[in-house]
Amino acid sequence: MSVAHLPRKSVLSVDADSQRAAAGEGRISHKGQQTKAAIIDAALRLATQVGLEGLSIGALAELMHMSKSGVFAHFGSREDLQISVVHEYFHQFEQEVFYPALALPRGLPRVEALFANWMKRVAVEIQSGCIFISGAVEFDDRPGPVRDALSTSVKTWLAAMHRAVMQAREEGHLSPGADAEQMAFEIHGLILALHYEARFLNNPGSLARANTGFAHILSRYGAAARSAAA
Amino acid sequence: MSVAHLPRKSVLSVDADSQRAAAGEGRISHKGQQTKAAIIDAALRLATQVGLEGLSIGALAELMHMSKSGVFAHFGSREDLQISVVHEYFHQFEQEVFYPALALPRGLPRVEALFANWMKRVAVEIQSGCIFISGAVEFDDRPGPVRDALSTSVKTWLAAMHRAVMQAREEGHLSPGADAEQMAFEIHGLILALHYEARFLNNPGSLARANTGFAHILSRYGAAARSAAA
DNA sequence: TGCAAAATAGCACGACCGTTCGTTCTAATC
DNA sequence: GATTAGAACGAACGGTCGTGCTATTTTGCA
Repeated sequence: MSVAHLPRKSVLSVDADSQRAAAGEGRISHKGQQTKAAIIDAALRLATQVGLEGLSIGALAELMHMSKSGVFAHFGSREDLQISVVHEYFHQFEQEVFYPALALPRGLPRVEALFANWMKRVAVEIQSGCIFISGAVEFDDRPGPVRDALSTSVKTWLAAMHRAVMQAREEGHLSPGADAEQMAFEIHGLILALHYEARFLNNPGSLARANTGFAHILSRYGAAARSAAA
Repeated sequence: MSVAHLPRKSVLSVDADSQRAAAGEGRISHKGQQTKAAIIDAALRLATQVGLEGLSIGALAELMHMSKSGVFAHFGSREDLQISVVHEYFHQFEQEVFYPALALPRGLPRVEALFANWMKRVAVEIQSGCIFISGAVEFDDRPGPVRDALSTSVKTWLAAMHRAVMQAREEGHLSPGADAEQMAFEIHGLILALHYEARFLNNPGSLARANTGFAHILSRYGAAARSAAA
């Protein structure tokens, strides 16, 4: 189990605690933040397995060796807990997939790194599950703050991928006529197919197929390829 | 609401009623089969919206203007109800997507028809939902008969798609070196990306992108294309 | 038309859910 | 050492769920 992280700046939003701290409303307990972070940590692990909807406070309390009400007190509601889990997942996703790729030069190298990191993560999630995928199914026609948090997170990530592809085109690494949105869409499809066929159908070789698919996409949109329009 | 169909031969399995009928255990009521079929019909509509897990007997009873126990009596358990829904969904999928394409000649025409029919169905499911996708998420690490029914159905359909692609290669409509499994994988990815981006993210233009992606795949694997290996 | 069997209703049960409330314990501030 | 805020607990509530049991109604065949 990873050590619970202390409060940090979130790309998506400011959580209640840091808001209160900034407002200077009385002292804040260090221990409270520690256990809250530990709860979110455990909740994330649980949610990747059973989904955000399957995430129950009772099960979480048992996992934490705490009482239900003790866990509950750290969040105003179950919905708040779910949102915290989404934010935490997005944070980890950023750390593992997005930021490391920024070390590589703009253009094709960065796009390839983004895809490779994404694949690495999905390969793990074949066992554990992915809440961007399970959450999309659970909340696709259930409006509310949880859906909003999920959708914002996913859109942020997909936009980053899209931006990297556009940069690659600007650098001359891709055909000038390459449709960046289209390319991002096809890449997304490969990831989703990998997750589906490997995790649900237990199809061996799915990982290799996703990689091959990415190579196909690169060769289609590559600078040396024929016109991008079919 | 579509008229409830009468009992029929299932491609996947034989249901309890026909087993009992074959065994000659007393007379069977016509009305019972009618309402059972009607219940499954309503259950399928409900399950496409809320998923197989979200499918509750109480809500189903209300929809049918029946008591919970009245609905329940037609199935030995909730699990049996879920399995019936999966079978029914597979049956409708076959009718709408698979069989009509058999009218077209083997090879590329049939592959294109299969994809077009699939797209037509997914386009509707952007509003209603798809239990092959939601079910995969709900049951991906929950073994049991429901998961088995789901997985068998999906595998049957994907195998049919794969077979059609192989026939297209045999007919000389695709490059001799074309990897049929790889091609089916990439097509599956397009469908999944369409469902995800249109239904969850509300991204307009996803339908066109899936079609464009299919054109890209065809041009890659087409008989006139360069060697299939990147 | 009568009768057995099937279909359905009504009711209750036990389990689990999120949530609320009052209390106790701990630790920091004055 | 007294005060006070926060953390955690335990019990309980109202609700929903699947399921079993027992009447009652409806159906279909002789």
